[in-house]
Amino acid sequence: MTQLDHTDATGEQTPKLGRKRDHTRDADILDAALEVLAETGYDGMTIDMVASRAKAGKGTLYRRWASKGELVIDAVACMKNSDIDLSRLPDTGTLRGDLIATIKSRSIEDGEKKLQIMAGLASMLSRDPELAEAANAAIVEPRATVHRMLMLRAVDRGEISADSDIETLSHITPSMVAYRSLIQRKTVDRAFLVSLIDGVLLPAVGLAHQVPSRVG
Amino acid sequence: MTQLDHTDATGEQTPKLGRKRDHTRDADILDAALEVLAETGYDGMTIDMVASRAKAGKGTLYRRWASKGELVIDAVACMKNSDIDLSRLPDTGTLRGDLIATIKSRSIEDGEKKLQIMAGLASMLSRDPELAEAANAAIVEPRATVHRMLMLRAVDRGEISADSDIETLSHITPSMVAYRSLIQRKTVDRAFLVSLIDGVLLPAVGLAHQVPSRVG
DNA sequence: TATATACGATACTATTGAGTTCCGGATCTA
DNA sequence: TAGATCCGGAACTCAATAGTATCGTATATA
Repeated sequence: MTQLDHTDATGEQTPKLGRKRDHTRDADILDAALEVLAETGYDGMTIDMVASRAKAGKGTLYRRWASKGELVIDAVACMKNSDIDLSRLPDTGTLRGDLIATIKSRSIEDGEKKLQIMAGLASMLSRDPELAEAANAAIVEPRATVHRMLMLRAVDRGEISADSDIETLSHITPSMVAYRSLIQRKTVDRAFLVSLIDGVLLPAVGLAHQVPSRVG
Repeated sequence: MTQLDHTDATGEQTPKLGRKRDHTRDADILDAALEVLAETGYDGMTIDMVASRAKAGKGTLYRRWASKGELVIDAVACMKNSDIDLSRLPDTGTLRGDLIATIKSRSIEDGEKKLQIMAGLASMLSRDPELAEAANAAIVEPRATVHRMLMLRAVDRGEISADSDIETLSHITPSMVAYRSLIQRKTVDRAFLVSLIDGVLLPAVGLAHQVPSRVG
């Protein structure tokens, strides 16, 4: 949810007289907030950092958001679906082909930044359910949704059994990527993602562990 | 310039005269630090909280650790292996039996607290490699090690193929547990852990997805 | 027993940062 | 054009907290 159109954070309304709020500044401020969030985490982030990065005055920020917390929630919520287009999923005819096709270097890079943001928010998630929901919807679910849809399509065409635990399996890659990046602190590269597909996901849906002979 | 000539946090020396340091207080302080860490996260944790929880003076803390950061690193490092005993792994004769046997309610509870601590540390991990290493060794690796050892034993007795990607698979459960608890904010219960074993791990090592007929 | 040091408790200092207010200048509506 | 409100910027208030110092007391060594 974005901030309200005609009122500011404190509930003030559009002025009948005088200059109107310049909403072209909103995106700059939210982008700056996400950058600072990724670099320093929620607690390390200061309003001054965000304001100066966006070349804005602090007053401009507080005219739009009542507090640092609301700014962060809005920033996280607004990055939803910035990089994933569900209407353009790969369709190669096989589940393995589709899964491999979702691996894009741009997708990996974009994912890394979102993971940094998630790490910076982690300690807040247990204290702010609204933030947790926004972070989940913006960072995590889009990734799982891609795999879920590809697997459901594989069920439809009879490639895999409908008994497969698709809900759990669709979260394997997002989970392992977050874990490897944030906790193990190893690089997430194509080889790792392919090994998840060939060593975990496909065997788990009954597509026997095939030595992947130059298919991907 | 520190005020202490004979002992200080960075280089303790036994005094030649006078009262000796009471090292029985150390564990209380470290335990208090872990509790506060789990409840409030690194940034939310204050030295006063830790001191009062441990019924200690702040001076007592600063006599032992030079800073908040060093106290936290020490606290995390000292909880290593507090709950897992690698010399007493289950041995039921089948991989499934062993994996199911590792599910204990006490293990789940203990894991939840460690996950809270990990969440509280998350934003620090990218800035402090020493802390990241301590957290990984204390919280994450012990869990993966159990699964790794059980799977290696299954290879030894010929139950599963040596081609299995055991290194990746051993991190599936720790990863999915962290993900479900911290990000999805769903409960981690026995049913979820069993579904990981039967729906992901066993199929992935070539033990066909069997409908688990009251075996566990 | 005298001395040095640890202890818990508390007061203190210095810094940081959220949020507010004010400035001079720009911009929009009446 | 005039007044209201925006803008970036900077100064300000106020609360929180890391870290230091001190007090009265307890305890171990010489």
